[in-house]
Amino acid sequence: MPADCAQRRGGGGCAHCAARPFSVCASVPDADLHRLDALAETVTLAPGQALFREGDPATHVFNVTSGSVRTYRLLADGRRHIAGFLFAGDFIGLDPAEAHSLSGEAIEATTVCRFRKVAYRALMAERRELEAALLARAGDELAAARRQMLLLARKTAIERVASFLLDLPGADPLRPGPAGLVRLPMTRSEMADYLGLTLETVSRTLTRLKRGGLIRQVSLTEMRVEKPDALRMLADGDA
Amino acid sequence: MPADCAQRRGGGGCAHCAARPFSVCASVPDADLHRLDALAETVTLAPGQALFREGDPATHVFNVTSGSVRTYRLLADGRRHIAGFLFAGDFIGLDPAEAHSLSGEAIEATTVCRFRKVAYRALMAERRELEAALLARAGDELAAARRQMLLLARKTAIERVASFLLDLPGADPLRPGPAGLVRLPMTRSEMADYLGLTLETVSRTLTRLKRGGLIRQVSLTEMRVEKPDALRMLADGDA
DNA sequence: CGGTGCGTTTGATCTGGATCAAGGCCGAGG
DNA sequence: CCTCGGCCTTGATCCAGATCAAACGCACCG
Repeated sequence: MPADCAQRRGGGGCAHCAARPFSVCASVPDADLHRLDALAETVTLAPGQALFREGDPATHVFNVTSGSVRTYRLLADGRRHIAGFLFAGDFIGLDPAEAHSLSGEAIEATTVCRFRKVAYRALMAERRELEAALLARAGDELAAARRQMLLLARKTAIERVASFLLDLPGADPLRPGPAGLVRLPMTRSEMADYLGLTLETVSRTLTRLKRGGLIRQVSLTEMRVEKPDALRMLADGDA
Repeated sequence: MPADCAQRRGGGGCAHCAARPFSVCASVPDADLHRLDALAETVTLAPGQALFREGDPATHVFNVTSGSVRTYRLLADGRRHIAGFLFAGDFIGLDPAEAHSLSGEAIEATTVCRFRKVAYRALMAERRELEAALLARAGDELAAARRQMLLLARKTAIERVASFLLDLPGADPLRPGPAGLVRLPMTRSEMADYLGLTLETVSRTLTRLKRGGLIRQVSLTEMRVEKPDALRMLADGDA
């Protein structure tokens, strides 16, 4: 099996897609799902495998259907900034630019659903609710970007880590799965490059939060939020 | 004259709008300009005057037509993050949320062009090129937000200030006005809150750039970029 | 003109988080 | 079962930028 594993799908994939309720595809009514299905390709990624690279022509848009993806940029001397972590339901491709401004790689075993950009645009021109959904997504992403800029510009290390734990899917009690259980598939170094810190500071800060009883380490890659309110106060700087 | 000065416009304002070539309105063909005109209100702001406040219902979208605006958020203990500086041609209102997540204030004497959100949406539904232009804007703004996050997460003070000077309108030789002449209507403290630094560090860093001959102070609020290439290298971390 | 009040610059000192440096833990592979 | 290679934690030290503290410049105004 080749490393880069993309396949046209069998029929009806979208109807059974576990990520659809969270994704932009939710705005496509069931009756029209076959239109999406006709365009969709499923891509399977091994841990560490690249989905696209900075500078590549941006020929596709993506929906993450399982696993997780990191997007990042590098400075010339190797400093890395992780722009975001993407999980099931997240959409990549709002940027209308011709070339990717970020690289994207799987963190763990991951599947994404891929559409040719031109075909997706054509569908969008026809199904206006899809365009509206995308504009709404763009607004949400912009709001998230602003929160992250506030974090990076003005929050302390402990406030950053607290914010991060609360932003990850799983921290809020609404989602499926045991409430307050946060999965951390990324390394300390990746968290650091996302939060504008070093891996040592991230590690020390998590230790501080554990010692304070705000979180508990459940396993190597899972934390339980023990005091969500206290963590929220910390995250928001309501000292 | 009341402090909050908004007026329905006389006819034909949009046709003569100096900011139109730079703004989303550029995508509305001349023949349809009367539609915009019918919706537009002009607002005049004194220095420091608020345009909207965090938490206010977001009833309008705006286009800056002259002057400059700062948008910002505060943490509970007073730490401020300036999300952006907006100049002629810039659009506010991509965020589809019902309430403003930022406050916006004039930095200097400023005029903005205001549309009721519901009316603007209605126009958008009709004139699809306006929606497309807005989606493109959203993409651009997202790309800019990512660059700013990289700056905040991983760049040094001098790299941040260099990036800032180059991002301001006027730094690039394409724009009207003398090439390389950058207007800085905002205070050092505002630059600091935008760049994640303190005002002292901004001041010292500007002094360093002056001493290095990369920029020259033309007046209290104007800098001339003397070595744009060297400044660009600094800004991009191509050490 | 001589205050007076911002905003800016510059200097001295401090500190949160970076950097440098060991070990520790654990899963994979021999 | 041991060893190897990642990743993580913890400790010691360092330093870029924060904080504290004066002046300085300049527009505004009585």
